[in-house]
Amino acid sequence: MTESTGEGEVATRGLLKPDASAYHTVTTRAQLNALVAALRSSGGFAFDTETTGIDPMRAELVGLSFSTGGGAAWYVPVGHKALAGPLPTGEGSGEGRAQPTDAAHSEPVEGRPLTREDALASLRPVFADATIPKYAHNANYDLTVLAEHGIDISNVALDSMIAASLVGRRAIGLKDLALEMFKVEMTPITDLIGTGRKQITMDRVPVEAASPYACADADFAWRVQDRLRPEIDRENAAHVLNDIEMPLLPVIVGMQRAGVLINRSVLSEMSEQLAADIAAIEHEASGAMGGRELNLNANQQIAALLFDELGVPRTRRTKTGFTMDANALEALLEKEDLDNRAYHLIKAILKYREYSKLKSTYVDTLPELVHPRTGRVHTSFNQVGSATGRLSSTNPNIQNIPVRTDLGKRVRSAFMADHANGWLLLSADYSQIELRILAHLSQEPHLLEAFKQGEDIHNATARAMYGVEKVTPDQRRIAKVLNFGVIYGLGAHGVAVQTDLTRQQGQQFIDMYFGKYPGVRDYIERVKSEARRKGYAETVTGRRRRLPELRSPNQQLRAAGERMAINMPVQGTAADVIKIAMINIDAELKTRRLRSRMTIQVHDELIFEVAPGEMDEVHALVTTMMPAAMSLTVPLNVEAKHGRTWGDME
DNA sequence: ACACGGCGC
DNA sequence: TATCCGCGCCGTGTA
Repeated sequence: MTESTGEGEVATRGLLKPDASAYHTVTTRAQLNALVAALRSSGGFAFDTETTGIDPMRAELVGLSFSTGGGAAWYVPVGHKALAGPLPTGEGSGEGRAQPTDAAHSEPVEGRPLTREDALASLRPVFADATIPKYAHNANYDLTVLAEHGIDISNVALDSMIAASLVGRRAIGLKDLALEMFKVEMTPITDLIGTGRKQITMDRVPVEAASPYACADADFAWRVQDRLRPEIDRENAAHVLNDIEMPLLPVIVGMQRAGVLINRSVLSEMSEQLAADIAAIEHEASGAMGGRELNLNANQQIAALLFDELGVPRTRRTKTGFTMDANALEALLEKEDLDNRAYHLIKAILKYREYSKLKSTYVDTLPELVHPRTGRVHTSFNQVGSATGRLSSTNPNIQNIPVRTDLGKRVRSAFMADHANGWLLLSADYSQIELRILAHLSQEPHLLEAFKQGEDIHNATARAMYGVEKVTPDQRRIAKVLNFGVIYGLGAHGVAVQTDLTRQQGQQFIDMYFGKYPGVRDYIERVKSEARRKGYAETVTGRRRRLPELRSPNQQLRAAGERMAINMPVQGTAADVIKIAMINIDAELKTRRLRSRMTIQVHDELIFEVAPGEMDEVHALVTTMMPAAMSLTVPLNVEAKHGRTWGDME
């Protein structure tokens, strides 16, 4: 037995296993009543769900587990498929939701068997009770599943996955944390459901096997959150956790569940057109090379063709060869003595990439993600995905839908409001939020003044840098590169690449920039040294990002760390601002009993689906509450537009 | 699994 | 000596 073994753990091979002796399966009314009473008097409980899949919008609920601490846990099976004989079902519980036979349980059954509806009906008020704090690991998943099964949850006080990421832990899975904190090796789910083609769903796992697994999840969800509390205090993470991330969690769940309507006919039309265009481009490329079969996706092959056969000058190196990215290829097109075949091949590759990227990533994929029941696309927002505090989005990534090209805008126009029923989309975005935050953080007088006067910031920067009243488009362009470059920890080379200037000229512009904006220069130096001293960079709200690389002996690693240190407070504070706005707006929409709902967040932009007749009120509410989310020394400005689709708004 | 290229902010 | 600006996700090819 290891020293650290507490109650509820048994030793095996140096590591520990959860001790199932305090785990219970709830199969009778009496046991359920006892569980509900225990949860009510607990002062807080951890819970977890077992389901049939990883997509919470499509997963079927199989069971729920609970723990109130002390190593005790309960499993309430509500959706295991019968393994033997016909079984009772609850009214409306439908097919395949029967309970297992009594023989499947290790505990004696008293009274009539519980149905799913019995169980959920008893648990519903406990989940809804805002006076009882709840704990879960990755609560986004469980909240979504349970909401889809008619159970709303109030007062999720701590999500141990979110908390673990806020305190700077790298491994934030429940099983990782159990191992690191308690030296307990939890059973992987694949021990129950298998892997690959033979994998089964949890509803096919016998209750007696699922129960200890599920109980361990709840048990350790409780223990881990308990162990995280001192870390949260030590890392000063309580404010961000309690006042931003936890209140945001149900808002995000609401957005995911709301989803967004997709106009499939726009996409299928585009798909056919793109297929024809792509075939034509492939034909052209092949024709330029004397009818040879080419795979325009295979950069290695194309590179060999261009550089070795056609004598095209080699481009910038990558780890594995020479870059074939669009920037480099476009530069090659400018070469005087470029082989004619190479010219046509490069042209074809660039077009091919644009079209095939659009087709495979968006046009053909989005319709596959439409939910069969809701008819909408339900993206997942990851609250702990990024190092700076930004949200990320998957399935689909709704935060990188094209916007610049005409074809990209057509993809956006496939995202629409339910306008057949009078709904509209409203989009509101913070203008120049990161530069405003830079102004606030640096207190650079010229930047502050420009924003207070409501000036075009890139114009203002160009005027300051060049000492002119009238700014040329080229001067503004360079000022813009520098303004954004500062946020990313710019270097002379980066500026040169972006502006087609030489490195020397790039450095001159940087010197000019810092000469006019000494407050920014001082701020950057301050952030770097402070982050190095403390070991982390932080936002206005105290959100931290650990940066051990700032003390690395490796100059390159250190420089990369410095760029992260510069970027984190700016990008992270912007993330804080919009998260606070989301929480406040969601609450206000509910208070006013509006039907309109937030559906999408794209870093500095919020999109709402607005109910018939609510546009004026929601517009006013959003454009008031977004700027008010955080009080800075510069005003936050929000621009809003609306329309039937995301691609067609004014 | 990894590298690359490419889309967003 | 070459350096190549932050944060993401995804599809493809190459192992």
